[in-house]
Amino acid sequence: MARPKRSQDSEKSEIISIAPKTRVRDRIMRTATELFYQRGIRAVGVDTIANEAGTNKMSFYRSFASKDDLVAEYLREEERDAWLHWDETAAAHAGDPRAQVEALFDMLVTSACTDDSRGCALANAAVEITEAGHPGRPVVEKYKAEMRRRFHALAGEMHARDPDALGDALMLLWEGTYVARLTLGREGPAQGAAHAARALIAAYTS
Amino acid sequence: MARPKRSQDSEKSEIISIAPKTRVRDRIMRTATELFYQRGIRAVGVDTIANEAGTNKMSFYRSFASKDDLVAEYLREEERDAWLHWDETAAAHAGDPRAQVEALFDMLVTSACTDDSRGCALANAAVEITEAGHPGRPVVEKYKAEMRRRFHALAGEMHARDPDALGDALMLLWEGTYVARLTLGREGPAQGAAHAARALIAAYTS
DNA sequence: TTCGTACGTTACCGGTCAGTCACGTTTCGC
DNA sequence: GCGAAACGTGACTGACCGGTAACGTACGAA
Repeated sequence: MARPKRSQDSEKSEIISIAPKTRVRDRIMRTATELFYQRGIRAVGVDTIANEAGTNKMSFYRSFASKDDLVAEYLREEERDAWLHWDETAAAHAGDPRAQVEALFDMLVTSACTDDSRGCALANAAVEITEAGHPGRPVVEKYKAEMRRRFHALAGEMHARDPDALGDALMLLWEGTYVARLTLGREGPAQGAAHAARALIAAYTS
Repeated sequence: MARPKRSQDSEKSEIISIAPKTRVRDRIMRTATELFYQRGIRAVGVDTIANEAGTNKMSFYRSFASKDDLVAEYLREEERDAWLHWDETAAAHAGDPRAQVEALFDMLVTSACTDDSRGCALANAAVEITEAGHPGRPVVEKYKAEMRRRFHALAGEMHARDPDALGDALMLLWEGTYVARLTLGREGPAQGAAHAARALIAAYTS
């Protein structure tokens, strides 16, 4: 009753609003992904996410049971994206594990050294989420365990002297690249990750 | 007037209370150090810190201008401690840069693989602190820049083929070790950091 | 003894947090 | 055209956030 309510042409969508017809849940997911990554999980409230997505808190809670649930979903999506890029990169050098790893590290440097990169979303979540029963924790753990498995496998296919040692070393390099991007910026040590990876591979494959 | 106030024998100090005579500021610093590191900076409020330190919020604000100030002070202290351990370790192998780096990585693995380790306090802060003007940010940046400088210098003293490349690679390894400890635990890739560092050094010193 | 400093206590401020209720409106498949 | 699902809105809860005001007390140095 209060307001006349100017029917449909709701000029909402605070930011860019690519597609105003998308489902609320999708808009929230995209907004949350952006906000969680850039500002941090704890730093962003559900109210902010809802408003920035052009909706409100009540509609938020119709799509997600809780903020923790959204966080877990956000991490699962980041994981899917990560493996998608990984597999895509690896597929370009099928049968050549060494070239695969080199390409993966090239991709890592490229993605870690963009203007708006803030490191690995999953690793950052591991820093922020300290509560014992948080649904996002197992997502991070499984992701990183799978990454280690893949590096071990790749090192094995390369016939490295000590596959697990090389795999672990590459993983340390990988993780370090993201955090170095965070602390020392684009021009920092992160730039040399691919170079270091090649040196490491050479050192471990006689 | 309200309560009779049972004079001095205040049986406070919730936790262990090592020395009840220490200054409030010191108690707060120690409590904050523990809490910030274990639970995260954003996850811990000043009220919690004050109570856990056996005092209250008002006394907290008599020692610190703001929470952000305490955070910055916490980071400065962590930095001092880090360089203390670094210098101590390096001093044991003065004149032998290679042995120094190896000893530093041994120390890293030891400290990163304790039960209660939660990675690098400064790097974690870089993840949590996203506000532009936060007084803790420059502390982290300067610390990591100095660490990079030291690795470059060490690599130079080792007469590496490409000192900056080796220094950066070692730094990536260093940072990766801490985050790997966080995500994959004590038995994860972090264990092999010292081994990987040796391989990297060998690869870069002809 | 006096005086300043350090500290404890209670109550409060405005704001934000996650989460909910009740009700009205739009949109879409059938 | 109709019903149901999807969505918008405003008001609300209780807890917590960082930070402050006012007042009272313990204690050490002079």
